[in-house]
Amino acid sequence: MRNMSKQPAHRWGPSLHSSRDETPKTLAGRVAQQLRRDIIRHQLTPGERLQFEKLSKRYEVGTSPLREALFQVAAQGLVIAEDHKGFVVAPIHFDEMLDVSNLRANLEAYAIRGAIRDGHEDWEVDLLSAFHRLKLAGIAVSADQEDEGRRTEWEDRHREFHYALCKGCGSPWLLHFFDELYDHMERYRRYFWKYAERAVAADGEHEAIMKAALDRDEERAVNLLQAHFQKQARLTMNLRKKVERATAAAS
Amino acid sequence: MRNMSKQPAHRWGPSLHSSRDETPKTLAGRVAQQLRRDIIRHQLTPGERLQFEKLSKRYEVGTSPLREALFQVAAQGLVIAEDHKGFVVAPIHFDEMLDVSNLRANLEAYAIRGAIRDGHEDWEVDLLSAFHRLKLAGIAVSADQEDEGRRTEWEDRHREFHYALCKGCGSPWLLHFFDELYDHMERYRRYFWKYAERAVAADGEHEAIMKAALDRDEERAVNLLQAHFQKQARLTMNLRKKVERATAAAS
DNA sequence: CATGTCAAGATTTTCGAAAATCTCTTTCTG
DNA sequence: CAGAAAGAGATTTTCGAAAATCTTGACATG
Repeated sequence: MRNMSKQPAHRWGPSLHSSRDETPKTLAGRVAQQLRRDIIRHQLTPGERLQFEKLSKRYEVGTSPLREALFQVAAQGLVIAEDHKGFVVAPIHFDEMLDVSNLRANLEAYAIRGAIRDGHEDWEVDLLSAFHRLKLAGIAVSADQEDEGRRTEWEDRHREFHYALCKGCGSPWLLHFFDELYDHMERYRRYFWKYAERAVAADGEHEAIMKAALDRDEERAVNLLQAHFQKQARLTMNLRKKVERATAAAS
Repeated sequence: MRNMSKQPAHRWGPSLHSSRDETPKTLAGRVAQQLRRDIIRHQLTPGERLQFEKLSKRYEVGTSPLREALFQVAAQGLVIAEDHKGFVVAPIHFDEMLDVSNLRANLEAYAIRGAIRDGHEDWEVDLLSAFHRLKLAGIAVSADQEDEGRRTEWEDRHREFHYALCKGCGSPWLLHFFDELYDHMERYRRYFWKYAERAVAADGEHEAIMKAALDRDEERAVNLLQAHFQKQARLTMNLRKKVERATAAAS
């Protein structure tokens, strides 16, 4: 029930790593998942060195599967590999966050256009239910801003909503890029949890986008989507200044 | 001289794997490069099983660096990993080629817009010289259609031209995706070498795009670019029918 | 005092063999 | 004869130790 993704609509194209329910059958795969998760959730902090001995103990694997996992995650940019010097959790760069956000805006606009043209019944249904879940999660969060579990739940629902928007476009490559970018975006968003006093629950915007999409109104949907991204980016860049003042004051 | 890429304009963002001149200092990195190259050039054929014993001999490495290399290339989609069953060269799917082409059109349009807005002197100069090299390579190819070396040279110049177009946009993430997609596109293009009687040298189109970009005429540049992609896609889809007839007749 | 060299220790990378999993054939059963 | 079960062989995955590379700090040199 939790996994709406069914089987991949096509049997070609790049594979998505975010199907969190299907457990990999190899150690390397399992560790890659854990690494991604821990990095996105800041269990491993930006810039941190990833030494084999430590990670070996942490994940209870030998060096071979560990290295393989690190290379997988490095290909996605969440960790950085330097020959003969080891691996490092990708550092935080506010400019990069903006880059990721802009690119996401462009890619999701492309996707939503395709989905509005080609999306079938399944797409509509999944989108509707994804939004509903997102709304419920938003209500839960606003009831208790401090509950980390609820925020995490909201993050997952938020991702699935945007994914549901894009899914109808029928482009496996786009969905692949969506996946990679979203991981980074989520990491950045979580970075600000510490500083933001409130979660930015823009359910109104989400609903408007969804309705435009279901009305098959391409221009309206895209405009709303772009506005959504711009607003989020603006909000986050305000936080950025706040963070920079905070870290400057601390030193 | 050959490498125009200088240092990456930013020191954040995902790393590009196509800087072919800088030799990796580890075996795993070297083998990853070789694998990519061999797959793109069809030294390893689509769908082929990649067994460790064979590859170990071929590239003269042990299993550890080999696996690491395979995972790197798998993350890019050029090979496919299946747990406990091994690795396979990604099969050819014409629908995927179309997907890649459409996405490239969208991404490069996004990039060219950014480059026209933000591109500096370096961008203009690099673009100009990239085009000139492309033109020369095109002349060399048309002098001898069968010369594989010249075609390969043209492929490299073609990639560099499109890369030069995008480079000014200042988005490392976009350039990263460009890279990944271009590898796939090149593999598909080379797949048709066998069937196409002539290389499609659309230098006129390239020149027009470049001029529009240097004139900082966003709309004109994007329109020409989109037309360029559409034309190429159309040409290739015609070849597709031809290939499908040919392979159907063969069986 | 700045700078370069070298060795010891720490860390990463690679190898080769052991363990785990899959594949294919054979055999058994209904 | 169809289909399930079992075992041998092939292949992938994982481990642990050896080899290669990097880092640090002491020492020498200009």
